Amino acid sequence: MKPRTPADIDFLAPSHEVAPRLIGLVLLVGGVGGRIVETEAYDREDPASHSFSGPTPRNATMFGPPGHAYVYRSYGIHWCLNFVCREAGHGAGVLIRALEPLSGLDTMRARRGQQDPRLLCSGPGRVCQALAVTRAHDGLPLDRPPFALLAAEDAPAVVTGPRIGISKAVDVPWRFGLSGSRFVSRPFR
DNA sequence: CTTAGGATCGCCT
DNA sequence: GGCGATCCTAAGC
Repeated sequence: MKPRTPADIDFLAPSHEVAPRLIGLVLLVGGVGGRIVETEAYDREDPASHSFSGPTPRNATMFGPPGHAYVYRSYGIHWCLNFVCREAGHGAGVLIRALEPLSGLDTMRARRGQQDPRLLCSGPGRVCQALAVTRAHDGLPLDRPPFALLAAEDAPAVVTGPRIGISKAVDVPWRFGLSGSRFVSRPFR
């Protein structure tokens, strides 16, 4: 049972290696957040990735330095949070899809207008609403406030499956989850 | 439990 | 002009 710490996360690694390593870590934004229980990897050579067709104004942060937040607007309504991976210029990232709420429950309930803890952070749009992540966080480093990554207590069991909500590369198994967690956005098969 | 539709923004073809 | 790395609500089985 070796503790997993933020220092164990090498953001220069490929996103499909970083994504499972993030499972179990605690993510806080302004002191509000919880345990990461679901992630998805996206990479430059990946038709489902925003970076597939090269840099644009929207995805510029994805081509910036690793270990920073890439935040984009989804469907004109929601915000989605990614961690940038690989070397600057590569264009890879990990989407944070769900948390197990641990800190700032009342704040998250108020922001979400939702009491059920299982519906506070179970989905990328919900995570950003509960943690108040917006375009203002795009490009910020993850090792300084308002962001914080805390160590996991043990080595979590990670399950994998196909990614959600995409129309290309639908069979690539780059979705990762904490085994048995009730806080994932959708069950793993 | 499954499906369908609407909301609404920024970028791309 | 089209289309999402989504979410919520409502209706149908």
